[in-house]
Amino acid sequence: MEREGFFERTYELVRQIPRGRVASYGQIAAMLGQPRKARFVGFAMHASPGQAAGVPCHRVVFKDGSLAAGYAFGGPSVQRQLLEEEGVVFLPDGRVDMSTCRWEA
DNA sequence: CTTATGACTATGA
DNA sequence: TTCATAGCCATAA
Repeated sequence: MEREGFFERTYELVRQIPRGRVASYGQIAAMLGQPRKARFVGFAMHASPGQAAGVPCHRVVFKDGSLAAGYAFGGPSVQRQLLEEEGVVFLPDGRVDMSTCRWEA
């Protein structure tokens, strides 16, 4: 099914995100060739096997650097901690510095 | 066919 | 700058 292919592609792409780098849903969706499916990218993260399986969904954030509080795997606090561990810079607002940590294909 | 929902994004107040 | 609303695409009822 194409849907699984989309999911698999999303996982693989997220898996390629280097350490200390983050990407937005729309950015990943655009890399998949469908920038309008940013929501499905997020859904793929929701259905993702988890970072332990090789899918660092915590490196996927909003276009403005915000996190999906409420649906995160353990709360945005944990996500922020993980990202900081990898070297991602956080702004005083509690958002990721996309201007610097944005992943480049 | 119309309506509702969703880890989104862009625009306007 | 922050908050609210509309638009977008795919799937389900």
